Amino acid sequence: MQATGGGRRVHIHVAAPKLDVHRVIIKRVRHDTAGGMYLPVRLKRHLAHTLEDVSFFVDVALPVPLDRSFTYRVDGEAPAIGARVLVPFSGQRLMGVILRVHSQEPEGEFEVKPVQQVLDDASLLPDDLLRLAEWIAQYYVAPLGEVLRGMLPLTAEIRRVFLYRIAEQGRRVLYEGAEKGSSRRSKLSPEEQNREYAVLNALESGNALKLAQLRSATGAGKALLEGMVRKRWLSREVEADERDARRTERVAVLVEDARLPKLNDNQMRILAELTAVGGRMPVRHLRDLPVPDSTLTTLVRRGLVVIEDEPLAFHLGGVHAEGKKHAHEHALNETQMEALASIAASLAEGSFKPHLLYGVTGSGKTAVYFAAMQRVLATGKAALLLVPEIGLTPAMAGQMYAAFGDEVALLHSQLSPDERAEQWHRIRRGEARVVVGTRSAVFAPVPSLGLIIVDEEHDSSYKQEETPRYHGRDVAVMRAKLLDIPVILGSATPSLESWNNAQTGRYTLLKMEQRVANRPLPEVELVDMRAEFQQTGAEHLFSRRLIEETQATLDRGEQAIILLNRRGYSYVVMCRSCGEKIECENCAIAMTFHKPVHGTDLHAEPGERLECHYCGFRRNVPKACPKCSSEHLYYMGAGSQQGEERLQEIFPSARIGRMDRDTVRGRGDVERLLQRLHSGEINLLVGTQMIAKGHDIHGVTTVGVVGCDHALGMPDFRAAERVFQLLTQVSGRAGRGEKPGRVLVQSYHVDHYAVRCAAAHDYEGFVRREMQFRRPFFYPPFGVLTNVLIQSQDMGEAMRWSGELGRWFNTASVPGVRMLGPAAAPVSRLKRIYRYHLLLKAQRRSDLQAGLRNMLRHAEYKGIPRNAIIVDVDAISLM
DNA sequence: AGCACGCCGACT
DNA sequence: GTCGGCGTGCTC
Repeated sequence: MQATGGGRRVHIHVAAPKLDVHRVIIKRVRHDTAGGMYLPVRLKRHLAHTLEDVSFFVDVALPVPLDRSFTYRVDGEAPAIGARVLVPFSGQRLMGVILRVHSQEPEGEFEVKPVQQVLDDASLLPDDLLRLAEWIAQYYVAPLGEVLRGMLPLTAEIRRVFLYRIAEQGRRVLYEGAEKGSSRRSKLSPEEQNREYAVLNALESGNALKLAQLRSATGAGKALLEGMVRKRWLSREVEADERDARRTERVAVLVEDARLPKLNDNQMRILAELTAVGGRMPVRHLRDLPVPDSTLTTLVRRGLVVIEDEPLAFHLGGVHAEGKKHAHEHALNETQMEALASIAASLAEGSFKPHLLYGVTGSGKTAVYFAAMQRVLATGKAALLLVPEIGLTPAMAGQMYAAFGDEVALLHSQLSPDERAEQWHRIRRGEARVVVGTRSAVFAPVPSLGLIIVDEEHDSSYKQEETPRYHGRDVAVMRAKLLDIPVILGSATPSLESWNNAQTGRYTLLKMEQRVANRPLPEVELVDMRAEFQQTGAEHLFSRRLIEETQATLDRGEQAIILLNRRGYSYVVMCRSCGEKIECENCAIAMTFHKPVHGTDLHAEPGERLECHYCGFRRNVPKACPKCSSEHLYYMGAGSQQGEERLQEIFPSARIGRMDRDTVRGRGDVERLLQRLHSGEINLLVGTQMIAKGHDIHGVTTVGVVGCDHALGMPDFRAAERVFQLLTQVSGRAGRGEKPGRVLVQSYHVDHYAVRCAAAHDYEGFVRREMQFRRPFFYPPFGVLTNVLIQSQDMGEAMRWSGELGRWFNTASVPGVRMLGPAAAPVSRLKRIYRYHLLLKAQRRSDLQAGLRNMLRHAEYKGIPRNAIIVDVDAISLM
């Protein structure tokens, strides 16, 4: 031990943190030997280390739901804060991010484990993103490690390998079993038992084998091997390793001066193909030739062709550079120019300044974004554009690509892990100065970011519904603040929160109240369905007015869109005898009836079924009521599928398309459907709210809205706002071309202000009314709100825990916080879990945060498990 | 979250 | 004596 201190000069290459090398080494060695459980070999290795190298401690944030970091040791050079590491953790290997490098021996009796691998030489995260992560963790009460995991979409770069080794028990079984010569009693099939023996045999030498090796050698799957681990026949280790996520492609290359032997037709064809394209071609393309795969192998064997691995060229998955060319600045109208001028002024200032761009549908917000982004690029900086869902608005991505070409990087949920990693690195290297993406793209590591734009800022898809439950728009504003750059929030129906910020002067309000080219906003006609029922004496899905207008539209050769904001055929199946609604087995949710599909669908679907839209559970359609066995089941409430069927009956010659989650699933489905509408192949489109997204189809002159006001009855203070937004957005699809548009809204609540104001295109009128409703209850924007969900598989437990927390709020002093509840959540059971909730409101965010943290402390004291409590700060969905 | 560990009832 | 199902408590 003396030797460890011994007179060696150690060079330290880091300025900070200051460290006492001597102390670190001595302490560590003492610590190790005192434990007495280390093999001499290990101790020797330690001592060798200490003579050679310096050690550091690093505090690492790990993707586990624990509100703390863990300390590891790094031998050798000091790693950078913000670098990723691979570390052992509770029998696993995890990727974490270094938060702190220091020399301070951690307190407490535990072994400080060494970092397995430092993955990055320097911080992978720019400073602003590290600070942003800390802000999110604090603001949304989420563990920092989980926030960071969401920021670094680089799972593709880590490969986890499972290694299995034979254990003593396994040996015993192997030898005894061999003596007995037959299988032991077991629930496993004889075949599986044989596999188990094959695995034991394969591992007999004592070497560890990988899962993949065992699988190919014995046919054993992971479940079987895990079962053997349980029985202690095997032991398992997990290894994690860096993996190169750069995708490569096999390319066939013609060998230049190869002498040509006799060749058959197939071989000639391949060589001809290769010659024609200059001697190189991806193997995948050669596969398209009508030639057996083996021909290529033969050519390779005969030395005429070689196969090389080539990095795959960057490509934008499923998005084409089509779409109209972006508007140039000089094509902007006066209002657009005014908005741009205001943005440009703050760009020139180069400081944090949020703008709320309130522009009615069709006012040309996108053109303003483009112009602003061009200005930013011209100054050498980069721009980030957030959109709700790229898949639903393919035109936006296409236009971006057309305008900015290779400078664009797209980030969205449909990228594969490899593609995601590829885009991420491109952005970080500064190769893509225009980043377009959905929610999590707010974390794109863009160097010298100069502007952030949040399109459709009111859209609820910006809110992440799992930990960390951040709001992309609010994070964008915070990031802009940390970077001291301008941010634009754009919408035709701004959220009340953003509107309020504009009214109080925190945001600069930019208004665009005219459509481009002075096109009028569509005229909206309300159809009172109560009167319709009285006059016709029956309940019809489509009113006479809507049928009449749609017919006229189709007759004129124009197009119509009909919103029916529920998917499936009928959304309730009810028993006439006992009144029972058929619920999902796992959720307190009525199941939706889906019919088998014909005709226009892009995807084939299975036959008739009931489906739960919350957990995806499916079942056959029962013949009789599961409760009372009555056969009088009836189907209520029409969804988009039924809408399509009815419309086809009413307009037999119409070319109908349907857009909902059943017809658009994969990449490019929306684009194909919209293309058919563009080309006129479809002249009547029915669908759920995804048809209301910013599509720009010039032939659409009529929009019908069917049954979207049932949402007004939802137990949610934002119900009116949602209905207003949806009505306004879908109305905005009408009359975007030369011809004016009209909208028919069928409603049972024609007097409701959300419906009336939407019909009158009166956003500000709606806001005034809605504010009046929210102010006395301290709902946002007059207060801040957090939803606390308490859940358990056991209903009594969920009730008790929520009651306990509710009581605590009532008795403890929680200054400035009001509580509603506890009560069963609107969806009281989801995926077999019972859910209760408390709604917390406060006028000051600091009060709410303090209250929440105290509540969590109390919960811990009362033994309520942390994972039973979901804290949803600024909750959007209260379901 | 995931994993180890330990207790217990079932099964041969 | 296994086997395997589940509750508990910990993870540097």
